[in-house]
Amino acid sequence: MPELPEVETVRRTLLLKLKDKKILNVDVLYTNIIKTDLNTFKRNVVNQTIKDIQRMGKYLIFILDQDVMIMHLRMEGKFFIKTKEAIDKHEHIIFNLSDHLSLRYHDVRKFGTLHFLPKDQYLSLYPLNKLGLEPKDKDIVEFYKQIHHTHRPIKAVLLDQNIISGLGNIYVDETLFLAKIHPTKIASKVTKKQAQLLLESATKVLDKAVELGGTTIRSYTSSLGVHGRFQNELNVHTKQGQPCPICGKDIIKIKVAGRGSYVCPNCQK
DNA sequence: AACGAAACCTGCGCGC
DNA sequence: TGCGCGCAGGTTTCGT
Repeated sequence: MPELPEVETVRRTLLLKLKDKKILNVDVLYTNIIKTDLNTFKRNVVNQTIKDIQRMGKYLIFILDQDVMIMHLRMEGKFFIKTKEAIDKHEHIIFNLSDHLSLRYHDVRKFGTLHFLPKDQYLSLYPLNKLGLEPKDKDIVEFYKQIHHTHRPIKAVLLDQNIISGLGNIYVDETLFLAKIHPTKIASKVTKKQAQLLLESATKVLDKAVELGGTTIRSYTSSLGVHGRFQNELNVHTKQGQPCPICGKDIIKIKVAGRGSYVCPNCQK
């Protein structure tokens, strides 16, 4: 499901419904999602209140009284807020909250992660301590310095969350299309001017997607807060065989950095 | 040091 | 209908 715009949409929706709710108890039905000591987590999360929900890159950060709960949704993680409905087979963590609310973490592929860390230290601990800045905050001089000596394809670099955070497979393809750069272009060949254009394009794409509530493709189950409309704005992603909106030549699909990648071979060099 | 491939999981659509 | 394969909005770990 989630790249930055989808996670931001989830954050906003959850915050509206969960602010100041207290966690009365928690049931962990699939323990591998919890990356902190399980008993520590279960013992300490109870009786804390959700003060705020923040986001860094693709991470959701639940700010509690003493601790924070950092969640990554990976490919298919979703949240649902229910009351006392039966537990679905893909619901792995159940938070029973005040006001009879039941917050369900739902994840078909079980790739998601939860880190439970002290509030005064989490920024300097894994997994947030090495996270890159988002494109809108990234300094062009530092960005160029980081990429101009590397031999990886530019797409792999843009997907590297330690360099810049927030982009995933959809928005990288759209960013590269806007910047007219081919995903296989070796990062060291990207000029300083093109690097600047990449940051600007990424910012533009992400901002627009946040405004439209993210992108919904092949995700038919309505997940809380994610009924995005950015799929109507996609220029290349999922568009193989269709005409490029700029030049009219067919969009092709290739594999780059192990990911399905959509490109206009005429516009992107 | 720096890559790409495999691994982590499950479900879906496709071709036979 | 059933089976095997490839693919999926992500990241870490394992080889070379």
